[in-house]
Amino acid sequence: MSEYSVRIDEKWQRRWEESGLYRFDPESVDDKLYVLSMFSYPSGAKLHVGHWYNFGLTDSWARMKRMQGYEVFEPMGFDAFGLPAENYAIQTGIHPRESTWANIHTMRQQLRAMGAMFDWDYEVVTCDPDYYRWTQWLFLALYRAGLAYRAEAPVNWCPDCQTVLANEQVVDGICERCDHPVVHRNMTQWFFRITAYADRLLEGLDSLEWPERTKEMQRNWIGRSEGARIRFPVPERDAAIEVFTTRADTLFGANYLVLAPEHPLVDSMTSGDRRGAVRDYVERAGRKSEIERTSLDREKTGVFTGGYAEHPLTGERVPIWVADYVILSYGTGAVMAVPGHDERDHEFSRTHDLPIPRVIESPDGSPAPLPHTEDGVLVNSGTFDGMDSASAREAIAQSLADAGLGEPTVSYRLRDWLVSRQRYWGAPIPMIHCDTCGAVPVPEDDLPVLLPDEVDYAPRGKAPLASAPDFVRTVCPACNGPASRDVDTLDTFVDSSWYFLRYPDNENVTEPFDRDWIDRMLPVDQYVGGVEHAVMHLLYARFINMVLYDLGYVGFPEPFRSLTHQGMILGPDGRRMSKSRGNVVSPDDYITDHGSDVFRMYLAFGFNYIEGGAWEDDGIRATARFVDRVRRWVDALASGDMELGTGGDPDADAELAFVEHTAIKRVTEDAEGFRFNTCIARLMELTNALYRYESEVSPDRRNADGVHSATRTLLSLMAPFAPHFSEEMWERLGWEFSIFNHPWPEADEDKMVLDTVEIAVQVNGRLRGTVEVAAGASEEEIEAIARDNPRVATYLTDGVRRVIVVPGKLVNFVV
RNA sequence: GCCGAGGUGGCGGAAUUGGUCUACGCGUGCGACUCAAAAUCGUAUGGGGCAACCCCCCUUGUGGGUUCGAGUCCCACCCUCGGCACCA
Repeated sequence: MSEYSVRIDEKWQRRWEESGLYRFDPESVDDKLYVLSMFSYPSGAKLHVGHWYNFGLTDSWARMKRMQGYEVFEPMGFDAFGLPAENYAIQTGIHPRESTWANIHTMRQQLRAMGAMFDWDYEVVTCDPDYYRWTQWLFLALYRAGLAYRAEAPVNWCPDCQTVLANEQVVDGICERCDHPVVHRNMTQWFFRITAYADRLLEGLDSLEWPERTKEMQRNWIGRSEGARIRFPVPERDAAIEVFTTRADTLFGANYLVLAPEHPLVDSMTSGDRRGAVRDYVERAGRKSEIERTSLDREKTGVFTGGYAEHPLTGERVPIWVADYVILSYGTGAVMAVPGHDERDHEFSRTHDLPIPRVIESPDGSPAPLPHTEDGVLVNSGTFDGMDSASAREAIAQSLADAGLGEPTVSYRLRDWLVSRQRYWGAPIPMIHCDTCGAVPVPEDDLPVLLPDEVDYAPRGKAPLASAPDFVRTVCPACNGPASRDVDTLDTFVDSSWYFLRYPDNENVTEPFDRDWIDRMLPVDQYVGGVEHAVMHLLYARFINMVLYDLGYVGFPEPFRSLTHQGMILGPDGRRMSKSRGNVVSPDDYITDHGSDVFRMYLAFGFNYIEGGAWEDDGIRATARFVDRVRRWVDALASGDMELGTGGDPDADAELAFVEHTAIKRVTEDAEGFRFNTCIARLMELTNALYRYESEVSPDRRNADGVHSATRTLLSLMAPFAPHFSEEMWERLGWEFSIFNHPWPEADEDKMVLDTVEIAVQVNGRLRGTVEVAAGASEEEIEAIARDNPRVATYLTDGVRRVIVVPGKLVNFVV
């Protein structure tokens, strides 16, 4: 009979579609299992290996779950707004809407050819007005809750993309999208108040079944640190400079203050004679790019303002400096400099010849060299001398609080989420600007604010929508006066921060989703996607979900119960695949040659799923060989070429059953934990066992029931990884459609016990032989048999001091 | 610098709570089938020693330790990858 090929793929894809096999049944919602792969951007290129690795193997996981009786919900959609379509439009003149929908169309076809269980009835496309209407609704919900606000702030501007970026999209001062350096600009922009959720986003992590490293990344990103706010009065200006510190215990060593160049008090602290120098410095700092300002190895620059503050505890005069090693957006934008116990302040003081007092000694009383940044014992700190750092932090905070000059506080690295973008291909921000009423939300009934087609989307540093007068011109919903629409569009991460809520109720036209229904369908039971979204998408989505929870729209605070990251498949050269390197592996060629199941199965077999690795052509050939080996077996069985009797060779039968049931147990466990490579290894072992049985047992003694059972098990266990192939083999054996409607096999523990087991015999922990003993043998019996082993016996002539027996495993003689 | 993950054959990768290191596969050697090759099947395969073996020694990044027994636990160090980083 014919070999497995892409024609068989097509045959079964048709059957599945015609029979509606994978259609989600809402009636069975009580058994639902929501399995989600991160949806992708519809690029013009074909599906790449990464898509297959993510979607294909997540689908395999879901298929096993289906066979185990779950009503699997496995939707797919497209994160369709975004820059690539727009950049493509700028180059070619083809409208983003046109190219995007064309790409979606081809990508759907390719995803179908993958043979996954996606239920397209629940598809979601973020650039569809039926979807972004609710993205805009979400914006308004946050606005009403006081969680969306407009503010002027220094923001990250990418000169190449001609738009602002969220902090998360700037990596080491470089635009995450286009690799160009990012600069700072002062702009009025929309923000989501994610910082208000910092603590809850942190605490929520503990309850999640997520990879520890991902949780750790989010913790790092949120960057919580406990400390104190301390105010240094400036009597001459009738003001105070507030600093944030985690080291209140070093307060007596603070002998100057440093303001960030953009700090609002810089001007008023500056004395007349210093004005020119300060202004100069601030201006130069403002022109520096993000990378220049954050590079660690450059010399610490700064300038004295001429102003002085008062030390809150000693009353001493403390000079005020401006330096760009202090960042406006963290803490209070000002620090107390403690050159004796902080490396940065130390360096700054040395550069500018400032005194470096010691206020902390090592716990043993020895004066460790400065800067000494560890905790220790206080000295030169007035009444606090002799206290250890930890108690001093509390005591000093208390006396500051008594004086009204400070209080304990918590600072976060996390900043509010900047959501405006000066680009075209995104959801318009549903706000209207009125000269009399200010910023006014678009009434919900007027949603969606449609993205106009006729727009000059060439980037010119301002929002493309500003070039569409019919779009901009409108009336104020509050006063009916003339007004203009907000011309920015939303960060595409807003689109993807709630799509998983829309899937189960994607056709709802009256609300984004029905609360009761969504509470039954979510949280997502298993989410799978790349680790590159660890902060950004996964943090934003948690935030949005938590906000909706607080506002009563959903009944669960966390959207993704369990999360797995697939690794990355690298080119054959072990480097990241890229067109410029010419090391891109295109799935299509392999699928044409071998069929989609061989491709999927190689991805399962060749790598540790979590780690990924380099592509190897030999690996896919090996997988094709294995699949054909199974095919030959099935064909021999189906055609009657293989003679079978009614039994028995008890040993061979038991051995075959042993392999069969061990395979069931281990494939079930390993697939559950995304250890697909060992699953395939077990399938190969079972296949090897079948062939061995055939070659070792004479035809009249072969047990037909045992062979059929093992074959049936093999195909069932293989089905999640090779769905088309397994259906085909199942059919050839005359078994009922569909293999996926048959239950997942269950391991019989009784069959996983052999009559005899091999025991390792060690002498002083070194392996000196193995012996066969009956499975239930007692410790004494095992020891006796081990002693009888001639090779072992030669080591025992000097007498045995101790014997350790681990039943079923080993014997160790200590001599 | 801080935090996290990891270092196992020629290669991809396996190893329950400490219990026969290297499953499964690739590659390679030998053999079968064939006129021959491919495909397929069988068989061997961690490294070294020995004329040879059912023999001995060594081996999970390095060095110590705990234990009858360590890839696994402890200490110190080296290297790789990822995250954070002038964050006060």
